[in-house]
Amino acid sequence: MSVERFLKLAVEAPLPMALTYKTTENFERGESVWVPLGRRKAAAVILSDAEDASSAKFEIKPITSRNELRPTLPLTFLRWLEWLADYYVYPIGQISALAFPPLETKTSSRKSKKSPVVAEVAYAGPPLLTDEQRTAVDSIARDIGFHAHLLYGVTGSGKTEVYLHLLEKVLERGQTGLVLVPEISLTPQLLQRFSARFGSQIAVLHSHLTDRERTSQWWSIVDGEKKILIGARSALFCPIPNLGIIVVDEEHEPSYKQEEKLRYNARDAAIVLAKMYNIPIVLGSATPSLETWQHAQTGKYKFHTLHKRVAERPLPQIEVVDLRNERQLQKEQRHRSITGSTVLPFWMTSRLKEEIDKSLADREQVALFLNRRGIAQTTLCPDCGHVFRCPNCSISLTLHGQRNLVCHYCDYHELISESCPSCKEGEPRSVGIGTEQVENDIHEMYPEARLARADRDEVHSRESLDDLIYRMENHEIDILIGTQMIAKGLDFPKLNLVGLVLADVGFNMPDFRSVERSFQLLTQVSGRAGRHSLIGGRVILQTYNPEFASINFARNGNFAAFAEFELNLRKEFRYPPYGRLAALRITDVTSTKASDTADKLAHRAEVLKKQNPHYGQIEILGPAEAPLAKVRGKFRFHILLKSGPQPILSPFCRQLIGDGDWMPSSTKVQVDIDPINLL
DNA sequence: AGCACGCCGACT
DNA sequence: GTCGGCGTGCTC
Repeated sequence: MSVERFLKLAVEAPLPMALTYKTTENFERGESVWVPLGRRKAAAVILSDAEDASSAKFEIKPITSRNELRPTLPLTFLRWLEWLADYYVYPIGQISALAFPPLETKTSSRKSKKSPVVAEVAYAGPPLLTDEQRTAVDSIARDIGFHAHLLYGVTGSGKTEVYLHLLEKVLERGQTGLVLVPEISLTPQLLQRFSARFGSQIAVLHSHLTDRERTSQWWSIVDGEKKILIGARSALFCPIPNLGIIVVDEEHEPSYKQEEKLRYNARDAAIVLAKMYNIPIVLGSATPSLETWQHAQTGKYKFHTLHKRVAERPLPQIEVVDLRNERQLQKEQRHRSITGSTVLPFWMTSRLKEEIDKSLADREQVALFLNRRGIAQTTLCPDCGHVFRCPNCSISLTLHGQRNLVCHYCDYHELISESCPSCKEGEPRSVGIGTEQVENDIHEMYPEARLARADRDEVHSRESLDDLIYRMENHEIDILIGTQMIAKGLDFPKLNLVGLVLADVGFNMPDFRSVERSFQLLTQVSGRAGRHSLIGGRVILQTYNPEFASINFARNGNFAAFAEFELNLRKEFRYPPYGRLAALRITDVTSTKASDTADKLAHRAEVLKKQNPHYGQIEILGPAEAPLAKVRGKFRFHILLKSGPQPILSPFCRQLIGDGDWMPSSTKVQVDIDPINLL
């Protein structure tokens, strides 16, 4: 009865393809096993029967044993993993490993002394929905089965309440729910709202959990003990039984795209999973990605709008201050000013100062936003022009503190020298602006005010961010200075003034998405102001480019107009959503090896395109040196591929690279399908 | 990813 | 003389 058969397995190793093993036992698809690999044992998942017999060039080894500690993956989920491997051109074995918790053994449910991952909060009954929220809930809940919904709602319009009601309905049917949120938004504030409604039925997965916590949260969902999983992008890989709905909050967030290893977009992968499970998916945003917006316009996705902030709170007034005029004004003032009179820091306009004064006098809170860390971006010698650069990366060093020069791309740092290391004469000077400098200047201007800074230098753990949020909520902070860390989802009752110190940062990136990104950022930051104020918050937006499209559209809060403007440009250049992109990134410690491989790759692409009429309309752009030509000592070249709307770039890339025999083994080629970051 | 093999610098 | 540094290569 025990006939020998061959099976295709996803083996946990970076092998490009599935491997074939033999067995006499009756394994099922999705089951976990142990197999011999080289001279060690590796975990693997059964994918399918292998057609091929023992005619292979390898000796086919037998499966060692069943891995009893892992649950069998549902067939649909397994199909989804295979889709990921195929679409993102990534080894199936590496992907299947993501579907399991970090620890092999279930942690004992012994009470730990540490605080629970989700704090229990007293049940609060569901609040009444606004008419708009009610309409959205009813129309989304109407159809069971796959449907993608865009829930478009301005900041403060109550999207979360819609999610809560939808999840309630799913739970009533005996099903479970998955809520994806950007890592940064996974705050105690948010978890408490879910916990207040669903009590102990919530599990959470995010990158700041310990392996033990993560494993136990994972099992609580897989065992069916918990019914709702809230998590950052990787939570999508939890094989949740009986899933009834997926919510992707802030669907436009670039952090849904993983920028290493498996370069997947969790929002897109979630849509595919929902389709395979035949369940609804809700994408929520105040500033949807243009891809999603376009699908909602054409009717591919259902469109639901929340126009109004809850309780009719008005949207903030955005006032644009032209820094060019201000510079002129300051020059004149300085001219007139008599000794000792206070001169404003160069980045502070009199309008912004006026508003800060007013807020502090009214005992309100202020947030100052600047998307740059440190004191200054460039340090140079005024005599010979020598710029202090990172030896490992093609980037200038950022000044932190009094004399630390730090690279923002690797861990290189040095102390600033007294005299120029090049000409030995000049005294190094630093130019630019960052959050640290803003904090220093604000401290001088308002020595009494309680300040806090939120950027990667000050806030390095989940706890410190949570602590900062707590202090903001309790009004232990008067002025908060931060990078985009403070842009997302935060909600502080006494915060009525937001200052955008220099809105131009990031505008001139050589990237077709830079306008979209800056529009989103400006809108989000502005949305932090006046969420609980009856008269609405104030936003002072300082810029050298007041005529910029993204600034004008953000000022008027007109997303639809922005989208129309930007979509026209995208259409003209066949950028997403009108065409598809794939980026090939070639890196090597030796510059010539990287550039040679890039040239060969581009040549192979031309040949492949000519050979196969199916690939006829693919455009091959490059090869070119990447804008960041060197990072961590590796030289970077890239090739951009553009196609029409059909998903043909994945097979094209796979064929292009082939077995990789034609390039030096030290050279790495990364495939990035639907890239977000083109640098 | 592991885990081996392999070929050059400074140690008991 | 070896111990071990991590470049390179292989795994059904």
